Amino acid sequence: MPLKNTGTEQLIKDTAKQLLFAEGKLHATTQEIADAAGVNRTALHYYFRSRDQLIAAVFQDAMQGLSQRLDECMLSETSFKEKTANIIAVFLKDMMAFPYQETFLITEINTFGKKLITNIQSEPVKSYLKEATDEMEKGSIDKMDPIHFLMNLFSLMSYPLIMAPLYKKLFRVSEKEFQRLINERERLIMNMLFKSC
Amino acid sequence: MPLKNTGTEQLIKDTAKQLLFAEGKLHATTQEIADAAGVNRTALHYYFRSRDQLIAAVFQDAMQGLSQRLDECMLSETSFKEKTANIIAVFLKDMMAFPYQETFLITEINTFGKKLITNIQSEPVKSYLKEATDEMEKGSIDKMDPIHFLMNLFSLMSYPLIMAPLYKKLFRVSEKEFQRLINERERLIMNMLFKSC
DNA sequence: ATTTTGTTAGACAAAAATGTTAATAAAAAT
DNA sequence: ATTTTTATTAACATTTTTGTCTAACAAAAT
Repeated sequence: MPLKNTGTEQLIKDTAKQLLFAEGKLHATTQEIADAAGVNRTALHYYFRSRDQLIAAVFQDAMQGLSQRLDECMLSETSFKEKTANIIAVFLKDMMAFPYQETFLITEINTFGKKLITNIQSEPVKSYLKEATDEMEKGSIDKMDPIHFLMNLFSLMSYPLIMAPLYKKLFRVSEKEFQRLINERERLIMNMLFKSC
Repeated sequence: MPLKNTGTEQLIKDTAKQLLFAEGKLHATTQEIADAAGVNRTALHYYFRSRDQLIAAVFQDAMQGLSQRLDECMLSETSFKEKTANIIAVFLKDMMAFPYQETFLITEINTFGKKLITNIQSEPVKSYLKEATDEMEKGSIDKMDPIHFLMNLFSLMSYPLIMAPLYKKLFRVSEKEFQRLINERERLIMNMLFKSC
């Protein structure tokens, strides 16, 4: 079974990911993707048959990678607080590289998201939520529906990065300055979540 | 100055707003919008010339309405804490009706957003931020860059609603149950922001 | 060497979406 | 009342985007 593997398939996926999730060109046409990758548009059909299937492949890859890294955090043998800190670090890093990834998920949930719904209510998340509840009992974090805790965590992490393209222009802060603000958030979020009264 | 004003123009805008920002059909074609409004597709060109201009009009209307209501909150003669509570109430209500509005702003920032950037760094926001700084001096809220305070506020409000379409499916919560969670957040967010240690 | 398999490219076809023009109907103005 | 303006529609044209088909090419296998 020969496989020449010229790397074109992966190149196309990487380029699409860059265009869609990093640069936010969510309506990128097959032509634009092909051009950016420096390949003929037909190659794209050869490997993925259709635009939709290419996009689906790109998205699936991205999600799988991220959720795997997050699962690792959640299952690691550390304290709840450390786990949370790790989750924040992993997630922020990913979001900084691909700020439009989540936005894409939301806008395309009707087209692509449906298939992805199954594999997200996973064991690691459940176990992490369980631990959160335990911590609430112990009093190290405020008592609330653990779903709120998760929502708060993801809100504080995601939203500023989702809005990054906008905020940079809005607040007239430079790329560097914005970077500094985001870096501060890692500590700030921990403070907000674990601040006990 | 004649103006028959059959209400068609407004009908088209309202319908487009519903489709785009409430139902999340961000790629709605002119045909789909026309059908949903029950008018001929040409009417849409008659009133707005092009699809882009229709969308721009819809978006501008929506943003202007919301930012006006928020400005009122920020300039009202009440305590900082009350102001914040009002902002949350106004914003949550709007977001619940049109959860895809912000998502649209982000994805289309390159196409439409550029014009809107000017009028957002407004006086009311500056004055609100100033008050936040004062509160930090007084010690009623934690000390931080006031931009962080604003980011936290909007994160905790927006994100769960942006993600609502996804979360409902993800956590397998009913519409009603999700509604309850969101209603709880109004109080919860205030607690997080104004919790002093 | 030639057959086979995998890969790339060009030309063409089809579909989907937008935009234009001209004709018709309805209302307001004179 | 008839003329003019505004609103709406139907038919047509254009553009954009996707998808297919076939041929050319390269590398490995026989």
